[in-house]
Amino acid sequence: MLQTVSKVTQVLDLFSLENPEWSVGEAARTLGYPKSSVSELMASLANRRLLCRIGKGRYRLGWRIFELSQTLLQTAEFRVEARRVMEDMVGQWREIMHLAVLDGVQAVYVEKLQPTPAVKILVSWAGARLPAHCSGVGKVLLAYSPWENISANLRHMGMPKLTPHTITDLDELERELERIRERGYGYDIEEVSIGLRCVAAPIRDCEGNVIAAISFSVPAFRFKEREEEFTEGILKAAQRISAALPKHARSLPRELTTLHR
Amino acid sequence: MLQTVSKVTQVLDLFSLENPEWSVGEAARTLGYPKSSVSELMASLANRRLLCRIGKGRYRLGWRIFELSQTLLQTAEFRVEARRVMEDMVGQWREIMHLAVLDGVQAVYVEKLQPTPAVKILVSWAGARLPAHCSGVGKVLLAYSPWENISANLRHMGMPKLTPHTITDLDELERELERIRERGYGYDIEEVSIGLRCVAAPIRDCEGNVIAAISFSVPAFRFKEREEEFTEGILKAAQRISAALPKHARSLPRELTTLHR
DNA sequence: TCTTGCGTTCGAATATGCCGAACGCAAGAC
DNA sequence: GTCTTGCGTTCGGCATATTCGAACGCAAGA
Repeated sequence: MLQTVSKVTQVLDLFSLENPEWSVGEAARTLGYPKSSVSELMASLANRRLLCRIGKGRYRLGWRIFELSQTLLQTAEFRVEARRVMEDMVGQWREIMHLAVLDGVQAVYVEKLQPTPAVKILVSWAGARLPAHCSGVGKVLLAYSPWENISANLRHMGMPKLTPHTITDLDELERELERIRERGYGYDIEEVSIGLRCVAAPIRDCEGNVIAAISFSVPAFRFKEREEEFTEGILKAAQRISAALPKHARSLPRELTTLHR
Repeated sequence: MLQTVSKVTQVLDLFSLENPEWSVGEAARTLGYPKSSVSELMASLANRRLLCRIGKGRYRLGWRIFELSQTLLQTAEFRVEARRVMEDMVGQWREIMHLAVLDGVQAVYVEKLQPTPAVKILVSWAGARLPAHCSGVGKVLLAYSPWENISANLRHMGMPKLTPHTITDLDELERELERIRERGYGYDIEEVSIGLRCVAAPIRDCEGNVIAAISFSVPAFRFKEREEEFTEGILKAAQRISAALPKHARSLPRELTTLHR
C-alpha cells in the first residue's frame, strides 16, 4: 500500500455535502498531518484538477473527478439500458426507483429516478452509500456474492441498526439471503427507515452473474396494499433490463479483498 | 508538485471510453514505468476503490470516483436550478440543451438534456470536453475570463480547427469575445460541426460573475428560421437560472495557473 | 512437458516526500 | 499607525518510503 495514495484518498474523502470546502489548516488538523505536508498535497491535487483551488489555501473537488466518473458510467453498459426501462416504469408507476451496484459491503446507488412531483426521498442522490445488509437492493446484491467474503467484511465493519427491523445478526442475515436466492427477489421491511418498504430484484449479465439491482421504494401503507403488483413489476423490469443487455455486457466486478489499515 | 500525485493522475487518465480496462503490463508500457511500480500503484488505488480490480492485474475505474463526482455536482448549487429550468425548456422547445463550466480552456459539459425521441448528438454525454474557442458555451465562458490567461493557455495548447468556420486566430477570437460581451450572448455558426448552430448565454452568480453557460444546439436550417426566438429563449432561461440562484451561490472558480510538466 | 508471458514479491540503493522552522501576508486589536 | 495573531507557503536537511531489477509463481498454449 503506497502511503501517498492513502493520503490522497484521505484528502479526497474530506469533501462531502456538509463540508464541500476545506482550507489547508482545517484539513491538516482533521487528518493530523503537518499543514506544510497537506499544503503540498492539496496543491499537487489541484494542479492535476482533482481539486479546485478557490482562493488562498481553500479547495473544492475538481472537475476531473466528474469526467472520470462519466467515463466510469459510460463504460458500465448495464446502466444505459437500465435507465431506459426505469424511466418507463417511473412514468407509469409514479414511484421512486433506484439502481445500485455492490462495492465491498456497501451498495452504491447509481441511479435514482422519481416521478416528477417529488414525494419523499430515501437516498437523496445517486452516488450515495448505504450499508448493504439493511436495504433491499443491498441484500439482493449480497445474496449473490460469496458469503465468506461478505461475512468477513461485515464482521470487520459491523452491522449498524438503522431501525428496529434492521438485521444485525450474521446468521439471520445468512438465512435472509438464502430466502432471497430461493425467491429471486428481496424485501426491505422498514429496515432502513420506518414507514418505508421496498422490493428489489437482481440484474444479470448474459452469463447469469448478478451485476446490479433495482428497487421500488414505497411508503409502507401503499406497499402493503399492492405488494404483489410491485413485486411482479420489479421482477419484470429486472428481466427486461437483463434481457436487453448487449451480448458482451460485463459487470464491473468488485474487489473482494479487505481494505488495509 | 508531488511525484506520486502526478503518477496517480497519469494512471487514472489512462481510462477512457475506448480503453476502459487496463492491465498492469499495458499501463506500464504506455506510461514508461517499470511494471513492478505500476503494479503497486494500481493495487494501492484499487485498495482505496479509486480503481476496481477485475481479475489478475486488470483494472477499471472504481465507484469511489463516482461518489466523489456526485459530491461535486451536489455542491455546485447553480446546477440544480439550471437543471430544473432546462428540463422545462427542453420539454417545450424540443431541442438539445447543454450546461457547461470552464476548466482551464476546456468547456466541461455538466448537463446534456435532449427531447425524448433523441435527435442528433453533439456532445454525446455530460462530462465530455471540447476546446472552448470553437463552441458556443465555450466562447461565452471565455468572454468573461481574464484574457491574459486565456491567450497564454491557447497559445500553449493550440486552437484545433474542427470545421472551416472554427476561429483559429487569436486576434479574431479576441474580437469575437468582445462582441459576445457587448451583446451578452454568443453564437456558434457551424464551428464545431457543419450543419449545427448554437446560441449560448452566460449564467451569473449573485455578484454578477459568470459561472456557467447554457446553449441550444439546433440543426442549421431550423436555426436560421427561428434564430431570434432561440436567442431570446436562451437569454431568458439564463436569466431565470441566474435569478433563482441562492444568495450565497458561488461558482467553483477555476484555477488559472498553468499545469506543471 | 516445456516454453512463454504475465503479475507479483523481494530487497537494497536512493531519490522523495516529510516536517519544523522561518517567511510573507492580511485582518483585526489596541 | 503599529502590533499581534493566524493563516498559507517556502525552504532544506534528514529519514524513510518508493523505486526498480531480478527472481518467483502461475497459467495458457506449443
